[in-house]
This record gives sequence, structure tokens and C-alpha cells, in this order.
Amino acid sequence: MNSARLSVRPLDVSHSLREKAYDALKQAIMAMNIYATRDELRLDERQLSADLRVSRTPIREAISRLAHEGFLRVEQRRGVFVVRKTKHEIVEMITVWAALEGMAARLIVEHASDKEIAQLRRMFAKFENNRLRAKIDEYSETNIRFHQQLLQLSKNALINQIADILFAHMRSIRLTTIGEDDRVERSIIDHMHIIEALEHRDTELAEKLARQHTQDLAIHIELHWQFLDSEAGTPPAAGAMQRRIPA
Amino acid sequence: MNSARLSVRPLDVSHSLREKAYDALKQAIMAMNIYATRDELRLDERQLSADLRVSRTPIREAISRLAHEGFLRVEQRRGVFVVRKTKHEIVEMITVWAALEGMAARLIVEHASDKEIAQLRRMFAKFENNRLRAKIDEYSETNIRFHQQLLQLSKNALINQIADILFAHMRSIRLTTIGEDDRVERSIIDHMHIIEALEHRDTELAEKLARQHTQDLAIHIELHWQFLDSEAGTPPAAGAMQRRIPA
DNA sequence: TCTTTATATATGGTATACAAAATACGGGAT
DNA sequence: ATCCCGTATTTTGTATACCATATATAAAGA
Repeated sequence: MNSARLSVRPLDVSHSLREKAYDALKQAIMAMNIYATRDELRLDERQLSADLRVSRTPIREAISRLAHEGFLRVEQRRGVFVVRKTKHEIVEMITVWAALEGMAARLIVEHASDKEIAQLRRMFAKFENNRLRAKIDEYSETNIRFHQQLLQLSKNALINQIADILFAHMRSIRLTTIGEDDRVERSIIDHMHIIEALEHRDTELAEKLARQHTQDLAIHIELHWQFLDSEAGTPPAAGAMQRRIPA
Repeated sequence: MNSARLSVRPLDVSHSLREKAYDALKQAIMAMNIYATRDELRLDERQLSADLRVSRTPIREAISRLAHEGFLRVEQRRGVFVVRKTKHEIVEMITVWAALEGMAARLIVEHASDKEIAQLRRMFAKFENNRLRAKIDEYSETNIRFHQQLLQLSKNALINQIADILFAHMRSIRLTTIGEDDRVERSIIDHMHIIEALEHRDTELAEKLARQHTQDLAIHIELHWQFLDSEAGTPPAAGAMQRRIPA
């Protein structure tokens, strides 16, 4: 009966227009340098609808999701705007990231195999090879990749889900200049120490190093990123379901 | 000019139908005992639309948001279902919660005033008064409230935003029986120790206690909540939106 | 009786029409 | 010229109609 069975792969029917619109919008948002201008960055549903050649419905659903993830802000009957994060909000995000990272380190020490940790070291070696270029180019991307791999090793899907959103925000912020030149060097050394602690199965140390390393970034931004909050133009009042404005 | 100024309150136009639909759906989901039956719990957009007397559009937007928050799952052209969490997913959620809680403890030690911490102790005293009733009644609600207050003291809006969703899930899971009787007693003692560590401004201890206390819950569920993943009981749940799919 | 195929129905996905509200604009009075 | 007020325009929010597909059901053939 199935002597000559046709071998076919399932059709990819998973991507709805909503998802495509989501991807397109997210990419567009992240491609733009939000902090280059002080003007309000407003999205026009109908314009997007015309550009993407789909109706407003999937666009609106994509917008809704991006708003929930903190990239957009919808104001009733006024419009949808790209969110410009305040320094305080960025620090909060990095703080959460640090908490997740510390917990991930714990989970790795307790659950990951030696082989998996060794794998992390190999990845790190690859990253380290780029360090000269990284100093010139953007370091943050390399940095984020390392941390993303670390979190994945924790095998906690929720941690990764939350972190993915945080990392997307980090990327959109574009930490082009990292401050002092030796921050990159120190960061790489930190990474090495984290890996070593994992290899030695030292839960407390691994947690502390992983958390502290990320918190250091928050502290650095807190101290040296004055420009972020410099008069954010004429920000409209926060919408109904948006987060409260930090004091 | 404003000698006889009329004192009126702004009209409440903040709640769009979408938000009302979101609230109504969320409440309905959390009111139902998801684990009482093993049948698929399906939501019918059109039925909800008729029940709530609004069109499908705001319903769909609410569903979309609830899906992002993990309460619902939408299957293309099949239907939207209430998510039944697996034990593994619950443990993952509690793990994230523990990470946030530990970080919150740190933040409190470093940023909160003595007065605020004292306030936490007063709240705790109130909770403690309920402990006898709590043993009989549900302990989890009291427990969640304490932790929610703790997280709020951290003053990190993002931590609270994430935790709110986690807590909503915890509530919907309904930890009616907490296991051994002395768990409540031990939990209250743990809370006390956490407060003391905060008062002594002992960062490391406060972090450790706060994290460990929550992780203990995860461990307990991991060990004693076999029934979650096995096929559960028989009672036919009373839910307006529930509907049986013919096998 | 069993298997396969055609058809009907149900359901989420998408497009579009309509309503409501915010804003921009312009005329007229002072 | 300036201010007030009504109107038009723009834009989002909501309702509804239509589309594509998954599933159930019936029909047909072995």
C-alpha cells in the first residue's frame, strides 16, 4: 500500500499575517535609532496598512502585542508611539535581567551536565576571538549573545522568554559607546570567571558573579548615561493601560 | 473668573471595551477551576461576543493579550483554549518568582527606608493574625499577598509587572492543600526571618532567605504534586464558557 | 463492513464599513 | 489682531461581512 509513499514535508502554514506584521514592525522599530531625535515617533495604522499591503486588523494585533512588550505605547484615540525608555526604566530592565541571570547560574550548576558547561566555554572562546573587533565595533551584541547562551543552558523556558524581550530592548537602545575602554576587557574577564565558577559547581559564587556582572552594567548606565533623560521632548501623558511614570 | 468654579471629576473614558473584555475574561478564567476536569476548556469568540454584548473585535484583542500572558492558547482555525499548566511550567514560574523575590530583597535592603520596612512588619503582623484561619482556609492567598507587598517595596515597576502575571497564575492554580500541616507554620517563620534580615540590612541573608523560601515551594510542588500532570478528577466544572468537544 | 472521498459546518483570520473622539481649521464677533 | 465657537478632517475604536481551513458528517464504492 505504501510501497511508493511520497515523502513530503509539512507546509509552513504557521505564519499568519499578524505574525508577519509583528515581525516587520518589530524589525522596523529596532532598526530605527529611537534616541536620535526628540520628536514623537508616531505610527500610522493606515499608512502601515498601505505599506504592508494588508488590512488594519493584523497591524493592530501586532501593535497590541508590541505595546504589551513595551516597545509601543497606545493612547486612546490619539495614536501609537514608539516608546523611548527612560534611564530609570532601562536600569529596571537590567536589574530584572541580573536577577534572572543569577538564577540561571544556579540552575546550571545544579542541573547542567559537564558537557554542556564545556560547550559554554567553547562558545566563549569564539566570542573572545572577536574581542579586538568588539572593542571597535559594538561590544553589546557579543555581550548579549553570551548571556543569551548562558540563560538557555538554564533550560528554564520562562526565564528565556522574559529575557528575550529584555534583550530586544537592550539591542534597540544601542549601547554603542560602552564608556571606558577597559570595560570590555573587564567584561570578558568576568565572563571567564563565571564559566569557571560553573565548572567548579560553585553555586553561590556563580550566582554572585553572574548577577553582579550584569548589575555592574546597570550601575554604569546609572552613572554615565545622563543624556538619556535629557528633556525627552514633549512626552504626552501616559495612556490608560501603560506603566506609571517613574518618579 | 473661577470664583464659583464647578468642581467635577473627569469622565471615565479610560476603559475601552477591549479592557473591559480583558478584565471580564480574566476574571472568568480565574474563577473557574481549570484542573477540575480533564476536558479541553474552549472559548467561543462568537458566544462571548453575544454574552458580553460587544463585537468580536475587542474580544479578540483581549484574547490575544491573555494568550501572551499565558492564560489562553489560540490554535489556528481550531479554537482558543484555557491553558492548563504542567507541573514543570508551574515550577518554572515559581523559579522566576524566586529570582525576582531575591532581587527585590536586595533592592529593599539598599534603597528602602527603615520606615518602609517597619511598614512591612506591620503588614506581616496583620497576616500573622490570620494564621489560624489560614491553616483552615487557603494559605496561598495570604502568602501571595505578603510577597506582593514585599515586591512592591522594591519599587521596581518591571519586577512587579512580571510578578503580577505570575501571581495571577498562582491564584488560578489554587493551591488549596498545601501539603503537610506544618508548612504554613514554617512559611510564617520564614517570612519573619526575611523581615528581620531586611531590618538588619543584611543584603546577602535577605536575598538568600527570600529566594530560598519561594524555591522551597517549587521543590514541594515538584515532589508532592503528582496529580497535576496525571489525569485529574471528574467533577463537571460549572463554567459558562466551558464546552465539551466530542471525542 | 470498511475505506475513501465529497460536502457541510464551525471557527479563527482578514478586510472593510461605520462610529466616536481628538485635532485642525476657519469664519465671525469684539 | 485675538478669541470663541462651530465644522471638517483625521485617526483610532468597534461592528460586521467575508474568507480559508479544520473537523464532522454523509455518501459512495470496494
